[in-house]
Amino acid sequence: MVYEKLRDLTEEATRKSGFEAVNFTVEHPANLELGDYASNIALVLGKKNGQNPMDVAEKIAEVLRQVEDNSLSRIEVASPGFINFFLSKEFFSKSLKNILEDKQFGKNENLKGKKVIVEYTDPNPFKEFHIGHLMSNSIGESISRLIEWNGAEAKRACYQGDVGLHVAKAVWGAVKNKESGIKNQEWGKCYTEGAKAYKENDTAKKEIEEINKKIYDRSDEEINKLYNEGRKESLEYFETIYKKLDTKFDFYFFESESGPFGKKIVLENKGGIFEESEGAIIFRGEKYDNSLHTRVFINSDGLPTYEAKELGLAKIKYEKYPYDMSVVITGNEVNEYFRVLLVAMSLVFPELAEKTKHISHGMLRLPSGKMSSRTGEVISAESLILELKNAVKDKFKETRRDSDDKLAEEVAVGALKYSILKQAAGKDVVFDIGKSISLDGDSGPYLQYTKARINSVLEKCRSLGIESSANGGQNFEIERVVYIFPEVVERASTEFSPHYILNYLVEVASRFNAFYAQNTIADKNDPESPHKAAIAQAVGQILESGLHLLAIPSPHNM
RNA sequence: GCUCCCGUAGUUCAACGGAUAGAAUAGCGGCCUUCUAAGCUGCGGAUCGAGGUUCGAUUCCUCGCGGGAGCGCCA
Repeated sequence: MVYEKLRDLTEEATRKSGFEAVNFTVEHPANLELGDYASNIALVLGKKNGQNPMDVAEKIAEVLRQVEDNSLSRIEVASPGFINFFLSKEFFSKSLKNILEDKQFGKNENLKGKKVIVEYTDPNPFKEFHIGHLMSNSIGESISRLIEWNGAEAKRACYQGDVGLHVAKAVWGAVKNKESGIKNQEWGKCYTEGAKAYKENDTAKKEIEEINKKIYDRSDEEINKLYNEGRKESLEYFETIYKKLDTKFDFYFFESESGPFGKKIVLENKGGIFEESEGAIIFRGEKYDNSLHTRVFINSDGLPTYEAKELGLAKIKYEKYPYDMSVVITGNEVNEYFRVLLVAMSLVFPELAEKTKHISHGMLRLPSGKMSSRTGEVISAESLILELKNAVKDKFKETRRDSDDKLAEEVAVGALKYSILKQAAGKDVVFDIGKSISLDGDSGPYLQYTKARINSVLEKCRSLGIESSANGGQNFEIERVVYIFPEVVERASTEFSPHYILNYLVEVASRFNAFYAQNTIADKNDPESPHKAAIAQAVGQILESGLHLLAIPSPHNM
């Protein structure tokens, strides 16, 4: 990439000017008027040697100006000591050509040969697939795709709690319903009833704990039957949502599997890493780090907790797929458990702990009042998507466009994912349906719309017989942004941050829309028309690739 | 009380120790006989407070204040 070349040139010029080697950066200035790239090397050197950075910059820039390279048009020095590089028309033409020739422009091979497993979504059978799972899914799917675009093989994994107290609560609710003659009760509702009873009623609490044990040892025929039905039903339902979200998992892991295995591992390490206390088996996090807590790994009933299961899971994953990196995406409410877990894991399976990367996300909140839906109950992913879809349909009617169900859903999913991915993961997302589909500004539909517009203009070019050509007589501002895409892909992947892609796409789209407003692209009498068509094509390609990396649908027209 | 995360325009978000802190929304204008006006374009408004490190701090450190999550048998 260009910036690598600029780094090398700067380094060499610095040496030739008689300065020592230091750490420095070559980055895009915040404002493109200042240059396409800027280096802070003179600031670093000036500080180190007590010299005026402007003088240092001038000296280095003087040497750089001697370099014959047709990528560069000019080099400037600016206060307080930046060296600014301006790229040439030749460079922009060449990169435009590159983009048109490479349908996967932006992809790199930094992680070539690496195996990465990404775990996300993790809904629990018997419980609702709620909007929190949407967050995990959107982020996880995008991170998986980013990793693939960095050359690695990414396997998607979904880990599901098919045993545990929450299941017992749901099964308890189902048993009660059956006893009172209610049929076909939804599992989500059974769970809600069970959870309520568990909190409020001591008898129910004991019954649920009893059921929990029975689920683990599968000792009760009646319970087994209910359990099997519920599990199957939930899992099939989840698949219908994955389809809408364009996710396909390679592996499914279950707590019924990681539980016993995790328990075994903990017991094997009892006495050393884990110790017995009050009938449970615990890990004393404080022993290793003051900010950690003691965590229970096996409870006093002999059942493995989240932590033990997770420990077992790391190993199970590795046996199934010997990974170089394991990315685990969860809500940030488990952050501290995960920290403790990683310390415990570093003692039991040091090589796995080292390969594990935990990414957490905040909650998806709805602005109060608007759609906070029946008193505090969780909102299901399905109902949110449906609501969005209806809002999109209304919007289509308003603007008198044709729409079908599929298109409305693509726009709805795009709006939703955009809202989730637009900010750095970790913080809560405030999701406003109206804003997300308003399209007055940055939104999923804005990107989709821009892409659809490009599709349309390119069709017009084709019908007029205008062929894209990267050779043009002039330069357009938009060209100073399109070549950057690979850098963004690289950064987003190494930092596990899809929002870099999203922010970049908005910038490209907005610049393109300005370009589109100022220029007629398809014009037989304009000698620049092929060049403009090439720009539209390149931007279209970047939007297409970028939307793919975000797993946002890209409708052909809208 | 302890631990972790967070505090940026009215609101929702950006800013990899650097240049004039960017967008979008919301408000008021302008632009469709011409490729999709769900677009473009013009005009205000912000770094929670106090110190410190640095040539340079929204960013790093300390202390306040405010918000969120968690604090031994749920996940």
